[in-house]
Amino acid sequence: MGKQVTEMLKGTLEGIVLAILAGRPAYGYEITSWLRDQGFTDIAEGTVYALLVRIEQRGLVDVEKVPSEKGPPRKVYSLNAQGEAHLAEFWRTWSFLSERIEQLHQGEK
Amino acid sequence: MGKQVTEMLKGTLEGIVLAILAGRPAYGYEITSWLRDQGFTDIAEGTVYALLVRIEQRGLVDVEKVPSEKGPPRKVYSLNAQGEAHLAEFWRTWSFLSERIEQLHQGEK
DNA sequence: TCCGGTACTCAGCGCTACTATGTACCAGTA
DNA sequence: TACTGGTACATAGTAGCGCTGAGTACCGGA
Repeated sequence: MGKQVTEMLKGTLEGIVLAILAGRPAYGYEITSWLRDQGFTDIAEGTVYALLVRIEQRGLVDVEKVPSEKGPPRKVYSLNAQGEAHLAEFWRTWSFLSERIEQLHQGEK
Repeated sequence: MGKQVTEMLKGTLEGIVLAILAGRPAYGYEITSWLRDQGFTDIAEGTVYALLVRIEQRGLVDVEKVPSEKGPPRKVYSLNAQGEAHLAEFWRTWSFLSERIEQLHQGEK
């Protein structure tokens, strides 16, 4: 895709990842692959890892190292209580924004 | 609101402003006021003006100076053909992103 | 005269995603 | 053995965008 998505992902990618982790624990490589399957073809690997480091430092997730059969050990992230609160806040913000944008979209027709 | 909105506006604010201009020509101060009425209470004035300069330099809008009874002359922006194309692209990007996020939101319940 | 509303501008900062590169482990294969 | 490719993580540097804070300027009313 293009630069437009890149800018739009700022602020939303974190929410997306938290939402994924709300469903089940996951590790970086897995998340990146999943995102690419979903159509986010040009999400950079580094972006996801950097984001995971960030949310870990903010205490939104718990981390566990799990050995892999196919490579280096995985860092499996799971959402904790603080992360869930942050995610809830994300959904409020998202709803606020998307409602207004959707209104503009409708208004044009 | 908070920092979350700030980050989320990156990439979307431009589309929002283009969508406003698609409805009717407008000037910076007017756009800022309108956004604040809509609940974007902490949109900085400087942000809107900077954005307008940017989209003008990219040739997405036409500009006309119109005298005001109440202060300095207004710079009235109107969307041109290139701007409309860009806005259409914005809506495609937005739909892509919001569909995926909405799916995540549903999946959680 | 001073205040407040209107209207625009700009330098500097912080945050987030991308680029590019590197490390490391393992399986299959030539 | 050497090489390739998939798995898995990390990080220094860059760019873009919104915010902060400050400034300029015009006007009407108290």
